[in-house]
Amino acid sequence: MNLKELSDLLGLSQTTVSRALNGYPEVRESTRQKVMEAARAHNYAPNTRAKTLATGKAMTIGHVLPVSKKHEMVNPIFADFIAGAGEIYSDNGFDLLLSVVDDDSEEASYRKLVSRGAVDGIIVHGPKVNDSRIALLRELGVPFVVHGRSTEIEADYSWVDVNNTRAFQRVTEFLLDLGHRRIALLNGLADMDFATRRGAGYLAALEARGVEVDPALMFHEEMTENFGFETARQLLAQADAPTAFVASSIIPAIGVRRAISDAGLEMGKDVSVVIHDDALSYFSNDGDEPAFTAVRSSVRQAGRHVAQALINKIATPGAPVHQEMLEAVLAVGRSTGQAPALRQALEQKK
Amino acid sequence: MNLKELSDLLGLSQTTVSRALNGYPEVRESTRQKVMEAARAHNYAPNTRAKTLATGKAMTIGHVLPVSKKHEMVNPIFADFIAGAGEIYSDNGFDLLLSVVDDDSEEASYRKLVSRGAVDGIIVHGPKVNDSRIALLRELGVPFVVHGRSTEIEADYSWVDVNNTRAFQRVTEFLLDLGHRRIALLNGLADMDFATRRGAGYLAALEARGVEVDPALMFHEEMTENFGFETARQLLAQADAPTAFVASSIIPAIGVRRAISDAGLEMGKDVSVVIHDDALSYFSNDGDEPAFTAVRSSVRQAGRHVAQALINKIATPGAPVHQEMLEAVLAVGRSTGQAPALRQALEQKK
DNA sequence: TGCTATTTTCAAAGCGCTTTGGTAAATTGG
DNA sequence: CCAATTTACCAAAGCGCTTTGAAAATAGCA
Repeated sequence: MNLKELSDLLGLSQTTVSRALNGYPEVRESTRQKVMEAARAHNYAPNTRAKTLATGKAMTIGHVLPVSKKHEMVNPIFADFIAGAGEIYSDNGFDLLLSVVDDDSEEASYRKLVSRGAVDGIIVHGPKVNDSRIALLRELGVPFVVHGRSTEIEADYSWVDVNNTRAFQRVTEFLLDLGHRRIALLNGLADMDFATRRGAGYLAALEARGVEVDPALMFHEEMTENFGFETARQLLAQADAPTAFVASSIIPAIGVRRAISDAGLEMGKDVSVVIHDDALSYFSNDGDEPAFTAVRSSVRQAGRHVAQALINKIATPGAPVHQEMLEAVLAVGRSTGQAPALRQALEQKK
Repeated sequence: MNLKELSDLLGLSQTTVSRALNGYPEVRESTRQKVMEAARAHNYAPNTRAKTLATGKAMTIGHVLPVSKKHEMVNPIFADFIAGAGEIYSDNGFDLLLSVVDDDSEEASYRKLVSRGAVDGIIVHGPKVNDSRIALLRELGVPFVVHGRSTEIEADYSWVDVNNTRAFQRVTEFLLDLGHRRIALLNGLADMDFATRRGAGYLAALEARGVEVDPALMFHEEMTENFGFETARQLLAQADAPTAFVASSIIPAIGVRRAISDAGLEMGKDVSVVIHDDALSYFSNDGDEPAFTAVRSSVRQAGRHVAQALINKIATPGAPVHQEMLEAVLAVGRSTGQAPALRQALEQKK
């Protein structure tokens, strides 16, 4: 069923039917009713491609999911983020175009998305420290919002980010307060912007307390369970093993927990672990007593915010950039406790 | 830059330029070269919406991601599946339209996707035992492929599924061979088709060996880490605790592992665990000695197969249905061992 | 060279919608 | 009651592309 058929059926012109359906005022209320009813009865919905051609708006947001064919990693936070963003799109009549590209052709992919007129706006995932995509999208003149930031990029652009530096400074301070001095950091890949900021927060906390930084305790890797496991396993076997771990995601932390119990130790007593918790739905870490002490910031919520910001930007092109900082909440769970040395000292004192 | 501008620039008609770009034979090779070059130089790409309107093909595949606003669950296998499917789409010039919908308006969402002409085909995720979407899509006359099957649906339709029954029968037999008799099953939600089949495999193995089935050992839940943890924690505290667990995904199995070590037990010795491993990228469970004994079937690979099947279906509408069964590979890891009783008996004998 | 066959190019129609620039009918006001 | 508005509707153009049917240019052959 298309417009012509529907309007023939009603004995009206296409103009009138179109206006009735799109809520224009120059149509009698009684005819609008008739039109609406007929549309519903015949399951009519305007052809998206024709509509967007006519209006010049794609009503579509592009997401590019870079996937390396080599290590085949696809970030698990992506699904939750998309779920959040998708809610907003649905509410606003936007479609979500997902482009899965080999990670070395990502730039070409953005270019094509825009020149094809396939999208009205783009969301940038996982910005690097110095991310070339920002300049690219700016050059292409397409509205975009970054989930995260890119440290070395001076230009004003829209972003929604969590305060990674502050979050990691807080959890590190939390561990220091518990008497921990040797604290390992299991961070994301070194070129990722969020990882840099988290590393900076960690360092800031140590330096503020005058605790010596041991580069041998800082790791940058893809945040897999196995990374957490292997790293912790090796560290715990050393004579000067760390007494605490800071993990950039719950996934490596699960690996750390495995290494701890494999070593015959107890998490929260012998070894403490704090994490950044993206609140992934299948790994809920909340409630009265979360398994992990964490700075929590829902990635799904971030998805909602980013999507809304982009839609606003598309609606009012002249508006100033949207820059929004989300604060992570520190929630204490069962994975942390006093450093063994401190505990011993206190017990002796009794 | 659009077709008209490009052809004016070249002093050619739109027809010729269009044909040159689309590889039609009725254009001189030298002009084709010129056209191609100009297109590249000016970063021209045909407007998707205009092109698809003219051709009548959307060149887009629809995925519907149902997300309950209540429990906010978004299946982590989705990202890996999409990554696999997306590769195929990219290679074939298809776009991927992702529709995030509240789970009670899923049917309306499919309807609209089709009547809007937004997609050429649809992929069905997570089929239920008796899934109404199959009849719906059939009625709508849109090509579709199901990832999984729907037991109670008689009609012929295209699907790609893993042999869940066989996989779970095998792992259960594997545990039985090791002497386990009380084996807990941590399955997905009861209305999910895959969960039913896995349950059937588990039961078939027990019955074939004449082992009594204890309904108190069978669980149907959303497959979260916490489900695995809580269930195992409670079971292990009982007098007649199971000596082995079969988990429908690595995620609850991680919870089971946590409960085991919290109980002061050792996985692979005191308690055995086998899983269905979807080979999620951030939870690699392979190598010489995987953490978990598993029946493995890459969901990303499944995504590729489903996508390819759908594209073929779209290309040749008359073709017979595509029904493809993927076999899961049993790989023995460190999470399984002889049942304690059997081990004791053997040791005594020495 | 002249005529047909073939290759190469083009103008125009059409995909299904929105929107502009009307006109006829209904309503208002003096 | 008739001119001036306002209301309710419509025909046609246009969005950027593909594709049909025809024309122009070139090649082939006697």
